Formats: sequence, structure tokens, C-alpha cells
Amino acid sequence: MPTIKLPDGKNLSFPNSLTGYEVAEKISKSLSKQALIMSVDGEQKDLNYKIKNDCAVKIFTSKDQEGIDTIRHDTAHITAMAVQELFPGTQVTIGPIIENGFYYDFARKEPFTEEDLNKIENKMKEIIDRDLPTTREVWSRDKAISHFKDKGEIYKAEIIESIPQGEDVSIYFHGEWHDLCRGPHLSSTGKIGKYFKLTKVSGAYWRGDSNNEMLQRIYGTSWSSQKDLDDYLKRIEEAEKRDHRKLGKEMNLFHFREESPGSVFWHEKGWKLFQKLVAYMRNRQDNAGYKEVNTPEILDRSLWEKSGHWEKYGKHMYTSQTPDEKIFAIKPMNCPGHIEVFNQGLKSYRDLPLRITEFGKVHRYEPSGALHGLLRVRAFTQDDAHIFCTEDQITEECLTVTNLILDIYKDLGFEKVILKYADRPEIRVGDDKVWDKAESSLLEAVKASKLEYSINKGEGAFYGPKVEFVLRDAIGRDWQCGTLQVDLNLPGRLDASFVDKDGAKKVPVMLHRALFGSLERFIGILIEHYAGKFPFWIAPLQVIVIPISEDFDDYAKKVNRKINSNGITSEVDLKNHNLNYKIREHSLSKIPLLLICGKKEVDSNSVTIRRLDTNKQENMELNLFLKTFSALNKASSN
RNA sequence: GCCCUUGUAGCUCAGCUGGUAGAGCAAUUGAUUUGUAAUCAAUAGGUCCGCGGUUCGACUCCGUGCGGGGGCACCA
Repeated sequence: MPTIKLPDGKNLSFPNSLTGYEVAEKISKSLSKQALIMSVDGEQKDLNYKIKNDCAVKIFTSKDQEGIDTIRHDTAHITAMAVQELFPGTQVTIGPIIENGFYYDFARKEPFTEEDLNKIENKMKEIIDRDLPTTREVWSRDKAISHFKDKGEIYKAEIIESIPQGEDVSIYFHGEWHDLCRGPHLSSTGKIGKYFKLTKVSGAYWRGDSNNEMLQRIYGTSWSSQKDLDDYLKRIEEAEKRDHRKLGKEMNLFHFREESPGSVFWHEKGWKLFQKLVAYMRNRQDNAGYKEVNTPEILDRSLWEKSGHWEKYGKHMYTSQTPDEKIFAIKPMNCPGHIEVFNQGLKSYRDLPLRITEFGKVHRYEPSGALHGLLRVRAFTQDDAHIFCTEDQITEECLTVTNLILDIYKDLGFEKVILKYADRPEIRVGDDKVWDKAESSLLEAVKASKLEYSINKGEGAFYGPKVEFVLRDAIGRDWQCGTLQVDLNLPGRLDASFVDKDGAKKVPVMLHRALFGSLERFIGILIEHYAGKFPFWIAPLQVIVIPISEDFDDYAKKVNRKINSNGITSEVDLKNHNLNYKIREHSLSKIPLLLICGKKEVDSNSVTIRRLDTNKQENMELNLFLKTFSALNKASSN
């Protein structure tokens, strides 16, 4: 006589035990049609699980995340089943759901090809048409191990071996085909629907460990309707259109080449963009009390040995040998250099907090497979700073940095920022009491920022806790940019000290912070965020002046000169093309403003403005134009 | 670094099973002088990523190196 409590608070009593499907039927016919899985007292179950006792039940449909997740999970199973039908001898391993889809890892000698994906998809549709019922069996761990070993599924057997002795495992059958699985699953393969697509195939290490053999991973996406699938594929397409590597080439901003993989060749326009961001940041930092310095790119090996980098990060460092046989390292970080600057002259507590900043170009030898356009490079420029302060000043400094960061992101069009706070790792240096202090000071600053934050336990740096600033772009993707770290280690290692009020020498705390992080990476993100359509003040080429015909070339040249001398970057297009052609060309290259000059404009000493992505025409007196737009340039760099 | 994949004109790409390369756009020149998203025509452009091999002959097949792309691992 189970009494079932529903999410809306209603209780239903039944004379006999019954399945989730029967419960759904009792609630409504339409629900029973849409029902995919359920939860019983918060635990997810198959719909044909028999409910015997009183409990709380919630039925999930494709409108619930739990429902869509199950569809993806089932699609992963069917992928594995299809692969094994098509390619006998292929071993299955794991096939979890991920954001927007799933993947399944297989062990097979021959690589899967793109055509194989089509074949697999067709086979999957066939399996779904067979509408095979799902059944669940519970086996003993040992039976499962020997069963999968006999089948030649050594990876599956290995997974089960890692389950504790004596525990039972559940096996799900879709017809004959079966897999170890926790479940739950849809009641038959027909329930999956055909709104899925296998998207790519790649390599992946067994158990995520690069010491292990490499498996083949098939990625797929799966949804509950054709529309959702189409929308998803469209979103992917949109993201591809914004790819900064594609736009960087089209807009002539930068390029890469074989001679220096992972290092940017900035072209005139890209470098202009870069310099505009540097100028902006320099201005903001000057106003925030930072002192800009510049330190050597090449420093003797002994310094890196002392700082600990040589031992711990040597694999990522470029080194150079000079004719006198000395070994120098090309800096991968600016901190040791900044400590050297701090160490010049005696520092008093009155000098603190001392904020040393540098647009420092660093080199890190990244694994070749990690390189990715501007987003992951081997040579990049940090808007780096190190704040030397006392323990008591940590919280306030952290809060000031956080506010500065948010303000700057806002200026650049990023409204939504979240924080990731990481505390002490297992392997660390320093006294636990000092860690307590550092962590609480930083966490206090995080809370005071009132931003959404997550805690990454044990993910801090070995020298102190850290916060990472993650911003969300125009199409909802998250990018980690800025970082703020409390360092209780390096200053001591490199003999930094200050004289405190009581006359005693003390070691300062050092805060590492970068706001853009890497200028190169930030520009990549900026390009994708704006899809190349930069706001006027950062656009590397802001204006093109277009004469209607040759008769107005002189006027257009004059306008162009005036604009340039007012600090606006502009070019005049005197090519022998008609107006339509030029408007099309410059619109496609994403120039914010086009100024059209013809008889009307000459007569009234004005320009006609066409803004990017509009077809409105605005006539403006030339002097007013200069005033308005040079003010716009200055407004955002105060 | 590992797996898969890929490298042809400035750009985007075509080139079937081996017989030394083509298109569109861009560029140049000429005509046209244009009022808000492609005017017409002509001309010029290539060590087919590098190195080796097979072959009478290689852009094409094989090996190898380098680079790009998708992932995995890495990201101090």
C-alpha cells in the first residue's frame, strides 16, 4: 500500500506496488507519454522500477535537465552499441554526458574516420527504430568481472575491479547488448528520439592519464527535439564565425608562422589595438597608484634557482647560452624582477603598499598541442603587477584590485564576472597560521565584492591562495582572464624586507595580480566577444573617408587629415570604385564609421556618417564631428 | 608531448585511379565618375610546406621533418 508524495504536495495511495510509468499514468495521460525517468526519495530511477513503499516521487520529462541528461546518456549507450555492431572487436570503456552532449571512449586499433561517424549514426537510428526494451539486472561484482573478461572487454573489467569487493553492480540491457551502468535509462531505445549528431572523433587517454594508452573518443550531441538540435548546431556555427584566428586574418590584425610557433606577428592594425589597450590600462593604473617599471627579459640562471622556478618550472622555460658559456633564462614571469626592484634601497612600512607594475613580455615553452591562436601562445605580454604590503593590508588591497578589475572589464563590454577562489593545496610552503590569515583576508575581499564565486578546494598556488576572474562573453562563453594571488613565499626567498614601526625588519606580503592576464589572449577574447566589431574607442581603424567621385578627392583628403590630427585613426579611400562597392568593402572589414563626401558636404563643410550595421545617414558639420568623436576617444581612457 | 586530420596564387578553394596546375575574390592597367552593401574589360600571380624514396615521369603514391586544425594531457 504505497503512498506517494508528489512534488506539488499531493499524496496518492495505491493498493499494490507499481512502476513509475504507472504513477505517471495516474497523474495524467500526457505526462505518461512524456515521462522519461523519475526520482524516488531524491534518487534517480528507471520508470519501470517497482515502488513498494511510501516515498516521494518526481517524474522527469525532456523539459527537465534530468530528462535531457538521460536522453544523452542513452544516446551514448546506443553509440557504443552501434560501434560494436559495425566494428566487432572494439572494446567499450566509458561514455559520460557532458555539456550539450556526451562522448564515448573506445579501444580499437584502426582509427574511426569521418565516414565511420555517418555509418554509426545510421546504425544508431536503426537501433532506435528497433525500439529495444531496456532491462536492468543486478550482478555480483565478481560475476561481472569474469563476464566482461570472457567477452574480451578488459577495460570494463578493470572498471569493475575498482569497485569495492562484495558490492553488486547493475547491468543494463538494450536487447542483447549490455553495459555496466548505474542508470537510470529510458524504458526503450525508441524513446531516445533521433535528434542527435556525432560531431567529432579524437584521441583521449585511458583514465585521463597521459602515461596510459590512447583511446578513441567519439563526441556527440543529443536533444529532445529537432529544433533544439538545430539551435545548438547554429550556435556552434555562430561561434565559428567569431573565431579570432579567422577574423584576425580577415581584418589584417596579426599572423602566425612556422619560424616561431605560438608567437604573434602583430600587423599595424592589430598592434594599434594592442597599444590602445596598453594606453588605457596604463592610464587606469597610474590613477590607481601603481608605479610602472621595466625589468630585463633575460636573467641569470642563479636568480631562477633561488626563486624556485628553475627546479619547479624549468621544463617550461626558454634558456640561452652566451659566448662566455653563461646560462640565462628568458623570463616566464615578472615577479623575481619586481622583487629585485623592491630590494633597491631600504623600504619602510611607510612605503607600503607599494604597487609595482610592468607590461612584461614573458616566454613560456607550452606543449605544442596546447597552442591555440592568441588564446594560448608561447610569448605574451602580461599587464602584471606585484603589490608589496603588510599582512594587515591584504584585504583592502585585494578589494581595491577586485574593484579595479570589474570597472575595467565593464569599460571593455564585459558586465558579467564570476570569481573562482582557490585555497591551500596539499603541497605548500609556509606556516598554517599565515595561511589562515592569507585565506581569510582574500576570502573576505571576495565576499565584499558581492560577486558570484565558487571555491576550488586545494587548487591554490603553492605559495598562497588565489582568485581567478572569469568573464562571460556576448555568446555566453566563460573566459578566465585576471588573477589575484597572495604570496607568502617568494619575498622571503628573494630577501625582500621592510622596516616596520617598531624598527624591526620584516618580510612583506606580495600580491600577484594581472587584470587582462595576457594582452594577447585578452585581445583574442575581445575579438570574439565583439565579433570583430569593436566599439569606436578601441577600433584600430576608426574611420574611412569616401569621396563620391574624383571631384571630391581633395575635400576627402582634407577631412581625413583633420580627423587624423584630432587623434582619430582614419584613412581616405581614393580607389576607382563606386560608392556601393566601397561601403560593402569597409562594412565587411568592420570599420565603425564611414564618412561620405560629395557636393552636399563640400558646400556645407560637413560629412555624412554611416555607422557600421546601420543604413541610416547622418549629416554632421565637420567641426562638430571632430569634437564629438575625439571626445568619445578620450572618455574611455580616463 | 599523444591520437586523428590537414598544408595548392595575397585570400577562399577545385584538381578522378601518377603525364610538371585552375576558378572566384583581391592586385595591376584601362574605360567608367558613380549618393549608401559587389560597374565593365584586359593583364599579371605558383619551388603545389621542407627533405628523402618509388617511378620513364610525383601536386598526386610511400617515408620523414615542420606548421595548421579538432580533441586528450598540460596551463607555474
